[in-house]
This record gives sequence, C-alpha cells and structure tokens, in this order.
Amino acid sequence: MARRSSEVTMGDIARMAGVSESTVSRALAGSTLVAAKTRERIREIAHNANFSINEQARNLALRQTRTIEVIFPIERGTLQQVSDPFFVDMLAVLTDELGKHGYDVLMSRSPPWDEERPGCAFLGARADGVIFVGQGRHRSEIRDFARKHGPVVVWGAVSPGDDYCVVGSDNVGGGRLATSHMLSLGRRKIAFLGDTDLPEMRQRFEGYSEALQSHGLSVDDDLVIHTPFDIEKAREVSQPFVKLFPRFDGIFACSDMIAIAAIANLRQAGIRVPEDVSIVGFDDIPSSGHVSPSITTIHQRIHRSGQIMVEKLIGILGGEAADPVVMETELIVRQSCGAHLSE
Amino acid sequence: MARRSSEVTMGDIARMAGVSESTVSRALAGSTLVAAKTRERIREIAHNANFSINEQARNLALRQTRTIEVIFPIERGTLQQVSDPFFVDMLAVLTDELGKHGYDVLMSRSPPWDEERPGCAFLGARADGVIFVGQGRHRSEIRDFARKHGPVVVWGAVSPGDDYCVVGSDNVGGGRLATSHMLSLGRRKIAFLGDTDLPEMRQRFEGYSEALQSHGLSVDDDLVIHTPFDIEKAREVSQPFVKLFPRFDGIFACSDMIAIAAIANLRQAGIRVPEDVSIVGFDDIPSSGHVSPSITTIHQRIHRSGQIMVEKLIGILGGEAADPVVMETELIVRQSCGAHLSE
DNA sequence: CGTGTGATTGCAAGCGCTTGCATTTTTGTA
DNA sequence: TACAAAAATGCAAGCGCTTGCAATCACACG
Repeated sequence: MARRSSEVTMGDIARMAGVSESTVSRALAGSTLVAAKTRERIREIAHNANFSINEQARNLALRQTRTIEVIFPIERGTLQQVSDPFFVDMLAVLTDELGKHGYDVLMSRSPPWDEERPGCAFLGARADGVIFVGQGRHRSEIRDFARKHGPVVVWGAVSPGDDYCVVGSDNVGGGRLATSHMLSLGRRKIAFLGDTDLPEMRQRFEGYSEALQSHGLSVDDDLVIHTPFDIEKAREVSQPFVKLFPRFDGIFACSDMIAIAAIANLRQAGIRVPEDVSIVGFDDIPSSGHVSPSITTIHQRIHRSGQIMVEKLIGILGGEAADPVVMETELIVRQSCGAHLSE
Repeated sequence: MARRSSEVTMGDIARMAGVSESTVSRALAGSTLVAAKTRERIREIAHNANFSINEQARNLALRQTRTIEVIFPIERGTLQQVSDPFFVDMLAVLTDELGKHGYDVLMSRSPPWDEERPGCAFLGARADGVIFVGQGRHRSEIRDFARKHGPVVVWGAVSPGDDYCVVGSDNVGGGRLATSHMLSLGRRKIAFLGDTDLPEMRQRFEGYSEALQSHGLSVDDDLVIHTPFDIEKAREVSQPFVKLFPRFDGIFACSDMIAIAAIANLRQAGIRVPEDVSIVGFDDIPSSGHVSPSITTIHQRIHRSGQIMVEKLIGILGGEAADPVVMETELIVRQSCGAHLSE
C-alpha cells in the first residue's frame, strides 16, 4: 500500500531465505512443487518481513486483472441521483458478490467513452469486465462498447434487440401492477410521474398505459408529468401539477423518492393521501415503509439481481453466452394507495 | 477490457507505424521528444487500430497504481447500514474528487486485515493509499494499518490521540446544537436514540449531555436508548420506548433514518410530532425535508468533507503531514422540532 | 557402487510499458 | 560544403512477478 520504494519484493524474500525467486513465488502460491518444509519457512520469512505481493506485477504476468469495473453512468453534478438508495444497495451487493469470486471492484461514475485521460486519450484496459448500473441515455454507446471490449453486463431496461447481457426488472409488469392496483381500488384518473426519456421509466409508463387501456381508459397527456429523479427537482416539478386536483385521483410515481416529493406537495395543498388521492411508488426503498403515509410500492429484487449479474459476468468471462434476464416485480401494499380504506 | 490475448499492444502499433516502441510510448504520452508530425501519425494509427494502453503494465513501469482504495468497514450482511444515504453521497464525492486527480477508486467493504485471499494470505499492495469511510469499531486496527502501510485518511470521530489523518464532523457540537435547540423550545425531558458504541455516536451523545448539563439538567438513563442504524431494527427498538411517553417530550435521534423510524412509532401510538414531542435528527439526508413532518436535523458538510479528505490524501502521498480536521455542523430547522409552533 | 527415479530447485524468458543514454537525422551557420 | 548543435529516434534495461524446462539432489535398487 505504501510508497513503492519502501516495499519489500519477492527478490528480497528470496535473498533472506537463500532460495530463488521462483521458489518464493511457488511457496507463496502454495504450489506442491516446493517442499513443504521450505514452503513453511518461506512463508514465515515473508510474513515477518511484512511482505505483500505486488498484485500489479502478478496480474501482468498472469495476463489478468481480477478486477471488474462497475460504472454508474450518471451525469456529473447530479449527486442526488446516485443518492437514490437503490444504487447503494446495488453497489453493496455487487461488491460483495464480486468479492466472493475474488474480484476487486473499480468504481466509476463516468462511462469509459467520454474519458479523457490527460495526455492520452485512450481507454485503458484496467478490468476483466464491466458492469453498467443503468444504461440511462447511453444505449448505443454501451452496445458499441460491448462489441469492442467484450465482457459486459448491464442493469437496466431489457428490450428485444439487445446483443449484450442485460439484467433488469419487469418494468412493464411493475407499471401495470401499480396502475391496475389503483384501478381496482376505484381510481379512474391516474397520473404518471417520471422521466420517460429513460428506458426503464419508459417501460413503466407502458405498463401504466396498458393497464389503463385494459380498463377501457386512455392516457390523459395532461396527467403525464415529466419528473426527474432528484427529489428536490421532483418537488419543484410536481408543485404546479398538484394544482390540477381534482383532475386526478391517483398517482403512479416512478420511484419512491418521487412519491415522497409528490406526497409532500399534496399535503401542502391540503389534499389527503390516500383519502383524496392514491399513490403508488417504485423501488421499495428502506424508508418507504416508515414514512407517513407508508408508501405502497413496487419491489424490485435488487439483491438477487446483483447476484445474477455477477454470475452472468463470470459466465461470460468463462466464454459462455449470456441471455438477458427479466426479474419479477412485486406489489407491496401499504397505506398510500388507500387499500385499507376500502375494506 | 477484453481478454488479454486479443489485445493490441504498443509493439503492434510500433510495427504498423514503422517506428520503435519507445517512440510510440512517447507519442501517446504527448512527449515533445517526438516530432509533432510523427506523433499525430502514431496517434492516428493507434486510434484506428483501437489500441488501448495496458494500465497495469504502465503502472508497473511507473511504480504507481494511480488507485485509491475506499473502504466501508461495515459488518457483512448489514446491507441496510450502507443504505444510509450518507454513505452514497460520500462515495460519490470521493469518486468524483479522486477522479479529478487522476485516481481510480477501488471499492471494498471489508477491511484489509481480515482479508483472506485463497492460497495467499498476504495483503496485496493494490493502491497508493486508502480512505476509510467510518472507523466503526476498528480504531486500533486502522491505527496499525496506517503505521504499516502508510497513506491513510479516515472519516469518523476525531479524537485527541490519533496519529493518522482523521476528518470528521464536530459531532459533539452537533449533538449540543440539536439538544439545546429543543431545550430552547421549552423541552425538558429529551431522549437520546443511537448506538453509543460507535465513536461518532458517542460524541453526539456527549454533546447531548453537555447541553442538558448547561441547562442544569442531567441525563436520564431510561431515556438513553441503544438504537441501531438499520431502519427496520430502529423501528423495532424504539417501539417499546414510545410507551414511556409522557416521560419524554423531545428526542435527539442520531440519524435521520432513526428519526424516521421513531416518528413512525410515535404516530402509531397516537403521539403527535411536534405538538407532543419534538424530534431532531442528524445527517440531513435528501428526503428529510420532504417527509411529513419534515425533519429538523444537523447538517454535515459531506461534500466539502469528501473534498478535504482527498486533498489530505494527495498531500500525504506527496510527503506532507496531515492533521485531523473537524468540520462544522449546522442546525437545519424544519417541522419536527416544533419551532414553528412557538411563534 | 553405478544409475534410474521422482522430488526440489533454479534459470531465463516474458507480461506490456517507460526512460536514460547512445545513436542517427536534421537544421543552422560559418 | 563542412561541421557543430539541436532534434528525433532507437536500444536495452528494468518494473515485480510467473512458469516451462533444464539442472540438481537425495535416495533406493540391482
């Protein structure tokens, strides 16, 4: 970890032990090619000398990196977006799972293609593979990247034409679930809050409109509100929207954070949730069950999804092909939809 | 990124350009030692050949890693703890700031000292320095680690004896601020919710008791509730506590998540916030201003702190000494304390 | 007491890149 | 036109490690 200069190398250990470097290498790697006695002696010496192997050199020699790059392709400056608890959970799972498989995790917030290294504008091969958490608006770049640089798994909206491995929730199904739940509660004028420029949100929107249609209703464009992820901005954007009441009696919010922002505005305008307006969120973030009213939401299987992404990536690294995976979503009924009122 | 075998190397580029490897290296690095014309030509070729430099080899040659390890020393399994939005914000800032300085970020959830690499039980030197986000219960290990492995900066409770660089909020001050705010509002029976085993929380507790004392009050042990970070557990733990009402009329919660959990229990018990009980949190997480009631809290300057940590680490890497830094905290008055009622 | 055998160990090349120094080419000038 | 100086390029060693293959060693057997 320390300055390279003060680091003790295998050569040093070899000298101390009076053997060759190769023997040290083998001893430390646990090879049976070296006599058990010698092996133990060398390990002892290495330990006492506070030796730590230079992974860099090791990996170079082994032609591997044992590192996976995890990328959150998020616009710089929008700190809040990454604040969405969803991202952390995902990151935590990925780190754990990759760790189990012996991989390090290299974090990035910017996609490799806009990376401008000072003096050298070339993408560095610093990982064995990469995981994109969210494709955002970068679909085509990711596709190119996958083709050129190989092992890639991405979290996001799964859609037919993908020729790389995408793992994502059944957003359409989730949107349908949320919307038809409110419909079944008797709501008929349901608004949509989210950013349909993002593929995932787009899919949730599709589920929303499908549900409306299958109840013989159609989408009211005035009730489709382009709402960003960031809670502050969501609050601002939904401010004028609530004034439309009573043109709506239900809200499908694309994320719990947006739901929280919307509820705040509704209260402020004296509109009661869920008595006057039902609201259903998406994500099932940790606090959603504890705020007031607690938020009815669509649960995504983040933990399992993370595991699957890692499995897939390892598979790809091993030469297997990997198909996209769509994860089931689940409706978690709490207070904000008002289901408990209609009993 | 792809399998090493298919990667094009500098040697290949050299051959294509009809120059030596050294010239390619220099051209790509932007050295003025190579003629401008040649440089452009080589870059062109490299670009077309889809060349990407092998950072690993480069770093080995340069005796650097250009990588900083960021460690969240969090007990495995407690996913929720890392879910605290605080961690994400910190991580995002660190990644950005380190990136600006040309460093990659290696994520870890486990401290290096309990790392057991298969076959090789030696700590790998894979980074130029390390940042611990939170010392948790690992104070002494971190100290040892800092001594042995050099460049270390840690986020956490700053305390006198530290011989490594710690950056942290003025937790005592924050605790005092929160508590005396409620005292000034006329509250006299203020409870404390947090986990005093953790140094930061311990300090917040100290601020809490100082504030009480300076108002001629003393700590009521029955109102000091050991409450974990995890919102689910916090909810459980504070459940029996609320039954103590009206033995308390104020709550200082060590984190906003705990505040959210406590408020949920209070409401459930029919106790009104802030009319019956004032509550002040800590962290100023994104949603704290938008839940109902919005949460009065102590703001930590996460963003600035992250920047400072990076500055400090770069300094240490450059051979400078780095003293601990204590960051100011700020009281953000919102609804949950009831300040607006007493006007 | 030779010699074959398997168990250990060492040699040296190589991973892809950087860089000090020597070498070659170009340029400026007498 | 010749030659010194400056500019551009190449050579080769080295970063710390792994590993195929050759060399050595200990021992047992005939």
